[in-house]
Amino acid sequence: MPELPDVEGFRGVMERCAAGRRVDDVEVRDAGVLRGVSARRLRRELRGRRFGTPWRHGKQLVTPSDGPALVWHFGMTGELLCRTPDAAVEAHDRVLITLDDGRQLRYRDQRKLQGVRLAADEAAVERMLADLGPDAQELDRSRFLRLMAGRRGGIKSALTDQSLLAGLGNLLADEILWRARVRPDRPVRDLGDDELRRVHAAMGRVLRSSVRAGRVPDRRGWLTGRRDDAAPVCPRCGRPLASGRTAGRRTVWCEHCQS
DNA sequence: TTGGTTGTTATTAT
DNA sequence: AATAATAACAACCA
Repeated sequence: MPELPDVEGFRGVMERCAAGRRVDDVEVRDAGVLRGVSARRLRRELRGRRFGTPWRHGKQLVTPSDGPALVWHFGMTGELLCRTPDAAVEAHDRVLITLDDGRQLRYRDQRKLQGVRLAADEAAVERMLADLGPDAQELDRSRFLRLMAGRRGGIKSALTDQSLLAGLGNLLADEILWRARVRPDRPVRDLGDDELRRVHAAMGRVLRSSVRAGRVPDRRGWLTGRRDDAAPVCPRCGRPLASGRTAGRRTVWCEHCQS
């Protein structure tokens, strides 16, 4: 689930639920989601701390406090919820953070591919994010074009390379390229200025709509709404969609609309 | 049982 | 040095 728009939604959850609140308790129900920190230390370092304003970079969510910061990554199945403590705890609720107003932040994650890290200070946060490119939502056109200049390899792998630009995942990349009418396997160096501009414009529009929805919408007018159909067809031209594999990920595109 | 899944990372190959 | 391909991670579903 979590690409940039989903994480942006979790930032909103964090902001509404936890910003300005003090941590009363931390319960780790499955330490498999802790990265580089023990359950004991997480609890010890966090209790009594007050959360500040959360921010996001790419698919990473940073939750500062008046002590250490939490750095969340949601993998493919993570999510953040705000509940009252009497709400039933579900099987995949891995970490429960009880706040001083009685509400509870819950990190739920079926597959535990990523999780939460503890950063002692701002410098530690910066080190954790050091390998990421600029956030996709903040990229203006000229910077985007500069990033792509000289890039070898295909456009889809460029878009999903977090060290080049951060936040786009498999669904977003396919959606953006379908919208821009550019085939995912096109080498970046073969793309004309007009095509790169279309990709950038599509990225902006797709991100805006997706952030508003809190996810990549699976509306029928979107590629994402069709890709899991038994016999997927292009929402634009009605022809069957092509499907293949890029960088180990499933890739869906329209042979007719994308060139 | 097999294959597939919106995440990253390590390893090997090109 | 960059990129690409692959498996691994973990849990579940069809």
